[in-house]
Amino acid sequence: MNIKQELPWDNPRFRNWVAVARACHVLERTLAVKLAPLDLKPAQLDVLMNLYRHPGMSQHDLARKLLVGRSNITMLLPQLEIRGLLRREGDEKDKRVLRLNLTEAGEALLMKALKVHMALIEKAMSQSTPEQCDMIGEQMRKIADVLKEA
Amino acid sequence: MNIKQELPWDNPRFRNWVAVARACHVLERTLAVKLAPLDLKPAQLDVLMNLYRHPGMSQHDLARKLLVGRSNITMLLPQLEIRGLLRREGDEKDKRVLRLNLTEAGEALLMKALKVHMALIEKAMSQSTPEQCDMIGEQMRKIADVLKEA
DNA sequence: TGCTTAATGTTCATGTTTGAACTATTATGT
DNA sequence: ACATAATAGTTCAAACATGAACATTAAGCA
Repeated sequence: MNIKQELPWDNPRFRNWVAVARACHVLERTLAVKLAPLDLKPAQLDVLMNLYRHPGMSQHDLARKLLVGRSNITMLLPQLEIRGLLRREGDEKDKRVLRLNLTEAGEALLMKALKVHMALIEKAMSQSTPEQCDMIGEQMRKIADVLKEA
Repeated sequence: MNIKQELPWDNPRFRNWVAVARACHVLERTLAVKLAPLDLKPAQLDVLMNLYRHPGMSQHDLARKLLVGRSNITMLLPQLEIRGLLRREGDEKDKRVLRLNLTEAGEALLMKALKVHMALIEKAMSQSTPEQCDMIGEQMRKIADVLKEA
C-alpha cells in the first residue's frame, strides 16, 4: 500500500480548497495595504461594518459575529472609541452589557473604507459570472454552517 | 442621491465574498482545534506541507509560498527544528541561503496531520458537486492572480 | 427569600505576526 | 578590481490575538 497514492495534493477537493484559502489570504493582505491611508485595519473595519448593520449590539454579540473571543473585542474597541468612531453605553435593563453605536464620524469613515473594500471585492469577484458568484457564495455559506456544528 | 442605494450589502459580489471569508475563518479555527492533539499549529502544518512538496527550498522561497514575511519564517523554524521535524543546511554554492528539508519524523507527523486536514476539507467541500468544487478552485486561482498584480 | 448557576465584560500572561534595521554574502556595472 | 546594488537570513520592538481567571450582574430554582 503506497501512501503516495492517497496524497492530498492529488485530491481535487484539497487543491481547490487551498486555492480558496490563498485567495482569502491575498485579499486580506491587499485590503490591509489599501486601508492604511485611512489608519484602519481590516479587523477594525469589520467592527464598524457590524455596528452599522446592527446598531446597539453588545460586545458579546459582536465577538460572535466576528468569530473572535470577547477579550479581543475589549482590546479592540478603546482605540476606536478614543478616535470618536463609536460610543459604548451601558444597557439600562441589564447592567452587564454595553450597547455599541457608531458616531457620525464613525459612519463617515466607514463609508470611505467601504469604497476601498468594495473596489477590491469588485476586482476579485468580477472574475466570475453573476451565476458563478452566487454559487460560490451559496457553497461557502453551506461550509460555514456544516463546520460550526463540528 | 441616496447613499443607501449603493450600500455593499445589497451587492451580490460583496455578500458572496463575505461568505468566502467567513468559511475560511471557520475552517482555519476548526483546523487549529483538531491539530492541537498533534501539538501543531496551522502555520506549522503549512511549513511541513511546503517542505514535503519542495524539498531543499530556501527560507525566502518558503516565505513567499506562505505569503508571510521572512522574519516570520525565522521565528517559526527553530521550534520545528528543535523537535527534529526538519533540518536547515547551508547551501554550498551560495552561503547566504539555508536549504530546508523534512526529517523522517517530520514526514511522519505531516502524514498524521494531513489526515486531520484532509478530513476537514472533505467535510467542507463535500457540500459541493465535483463540478462546483472545480469551478470554485478555478475562480479562486483567478482571484489570487489578479490581486497579486495589484 | 437565599443559593447556585450562567452571562457580560475586563485583565493579564502567553504566543504570534509584522516591518524596519542590521550582518553577511553575492551580483552588477564601470 | 572595486564600488555599488541586491539578496538571504536574523534581531528586535511593537501590534495583535488568544484563553484562563476574575468581578459584576442576572436568572433559575429550592
